[in-house]
Amino acid sequence: MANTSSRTLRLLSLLQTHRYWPGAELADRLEVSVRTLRRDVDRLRELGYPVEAHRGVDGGYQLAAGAALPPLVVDDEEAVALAIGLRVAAQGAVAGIEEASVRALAKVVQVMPPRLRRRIEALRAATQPTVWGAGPTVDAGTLTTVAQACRDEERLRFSYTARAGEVTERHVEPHRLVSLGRRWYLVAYDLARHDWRSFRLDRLSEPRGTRDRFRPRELPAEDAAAFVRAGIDTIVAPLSVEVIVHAPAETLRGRLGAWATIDEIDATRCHLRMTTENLEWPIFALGVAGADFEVVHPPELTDGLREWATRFLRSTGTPAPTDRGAAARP
Amino acid sequence: MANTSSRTLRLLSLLQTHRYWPGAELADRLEVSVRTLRRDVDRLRELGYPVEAHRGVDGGYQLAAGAALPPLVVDDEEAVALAIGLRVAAQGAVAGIEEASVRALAKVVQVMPPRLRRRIEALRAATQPTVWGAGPTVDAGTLTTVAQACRDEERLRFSYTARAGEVTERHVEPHRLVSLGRRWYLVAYDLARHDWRSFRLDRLSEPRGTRDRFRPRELPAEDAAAFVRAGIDTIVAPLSVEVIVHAPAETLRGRLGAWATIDEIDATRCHLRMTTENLEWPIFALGVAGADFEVVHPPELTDGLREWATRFLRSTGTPAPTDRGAAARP
DNA sequence: ACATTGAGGTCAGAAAGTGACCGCTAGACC
DNA sequence: GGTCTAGCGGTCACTTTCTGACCTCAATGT
Repeated sequence: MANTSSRTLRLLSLLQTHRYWPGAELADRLEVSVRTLRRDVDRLRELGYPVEAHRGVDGGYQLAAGAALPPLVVDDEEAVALAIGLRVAAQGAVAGIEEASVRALAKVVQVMPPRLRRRIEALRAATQPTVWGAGPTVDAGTLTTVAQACRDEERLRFSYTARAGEVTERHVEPHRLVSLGRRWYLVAYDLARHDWRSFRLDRLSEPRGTRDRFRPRELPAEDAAAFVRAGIDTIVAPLSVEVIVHAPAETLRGRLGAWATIDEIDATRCHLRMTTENLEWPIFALGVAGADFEVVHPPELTDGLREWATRFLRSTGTPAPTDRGAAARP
Repeated sequence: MANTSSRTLRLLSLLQTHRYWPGAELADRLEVSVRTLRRDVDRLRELGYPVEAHRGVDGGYQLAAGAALPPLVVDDEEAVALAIGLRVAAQGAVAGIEEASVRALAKVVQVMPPRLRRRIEALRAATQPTVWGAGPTVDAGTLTTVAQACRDEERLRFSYTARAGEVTERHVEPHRLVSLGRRWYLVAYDLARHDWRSFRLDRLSEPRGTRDRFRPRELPAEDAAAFVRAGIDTIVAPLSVEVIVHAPAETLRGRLGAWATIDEIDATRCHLRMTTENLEWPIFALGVAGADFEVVHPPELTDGLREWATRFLRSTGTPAPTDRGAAARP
């Protein structure tokens, strides 16, 4: 443990956990002379990780932002936080970074000690609140297993529930994971059917990596996303919602945050605009808004609101009004 | 760039990005002989990062899960995903890991090249959907700045809006960040007032780290969390909600996921239980549930439901029923 | 002006790292 | 069972780097 590379790593980790370090203390911790420490610092700088130094009384070293990201040295808790955060991101909480999230997640999970995996598993119950309306969520374990198989060029077995409902056992050469509109797809070469297929990850269960590697084939399509897009019949059309809310824009922003686009009309009214794939979120937003409003668009939203309202009133014991009033609506 | 430690790091990064590597290819990439590669692998193993090897045809090396987490080598996109995931986690998406998330976030952000920070900033708009009902969210930038100042023992200036509304300028020695019930607090020694204070992070703006370090003082409390708890007058009492839903448990689970506790009563009814801090989430859940239900507990939920329902109906043009029906409720 | 702390040169001895060679062993495939 | 492949690990000689000690210089803050 006394060799140079390990010490360099340790130095990197020390610099990451605590910004300022007096040279003497670092030298002490690494059990080398100050001269050697300076040389170690130089080495890090040569590797592209800029270490800033301050001279004079209370001087010291600190790791600065550089051109490249240094290897991150994280402790157990941070690793768990990392994995959970990535998992949320991969579930589609933020558009556009799903693929990178899964890659990073696979990377972290692969090298993570079992005890940490157990901790993550224990926290799974809490992490579930990814209420994407009625959208089926993909199990994070499935996601990482499949992602690893793709990356490692390792054949994969799983059972797949087709749209019609029949369950089949598959053996494939995984090619790429694609995230399209809140859904994950696996593009893979099906070894039994001798052809390329795309699989919806929420219909896929018990993926098992066979320890069996393969040479990647060439996909007969521009890229994996294009292949998936070509195979999908129903694309979830995003709904655009527009409502006039009878509340000051400022109040509404305070309640909803940056969750919807809010434009002022006058001192007491504003426009609320959202784009989603289901109606539950806009309804929720209008509930949270806590003010009266008029739906501009789309009519389905009105229907949804009426449906919720009647059910809610039924539960309170208030008799729901007849539908005649609604029919009178222009 | 030809020295040993840099090569060891590169080897680690190669092993992290791609699970199986034939020894010859690794040796080739690192521009050393196979013998030296073996020695490098040995070195990694000595450092506690277990590298598994497979012999025979198609053999190779792979990084396995060990006792300690190796330094993570991530690329740009993964770093962005990481930061965004951590940011979501820090905002309180998952209970119990907020502090670790912030620590990790501070760590990543500190060494992150500016171009990546800009990319994260660009994605900020998308990451906002942290709809914590009416709970004010903390700006992630504020969070990391303050976290760094705590970690680095660096004095901090910021402006603070007190409960009453007046804005004051503060100069403090930050001690610790505490996350309590969806809120972030900074425990710090106020240099102007010569005493310890706790600050709500959502009331704090424009934090600026002075490049001015200090020796940490001792906090006159058991720990920072206890100090904050002692200073809070209103603790948000968690509400426990119980509803009987007229739908099979299985159906409900499919719609709500693991978001609430669902226990079967009989084939057509089930118990739905949730614990939250505000009523908006249970109402939303009941809306998404899409079935009739009866509120068991608490009465406020019924009030909330009636309030939403009447507003919703008003918007559809359906006249809201009078409140007499509700008064007839037992 | 002075103490403090980092920067960096030089030197000599110690400690590694390196490639070339060797025979060995565990799998995979015929 | 034989054979091929690819990792394992020992030894040796040579080279390179590393290290601590010593030195002077350069910022920085009091």
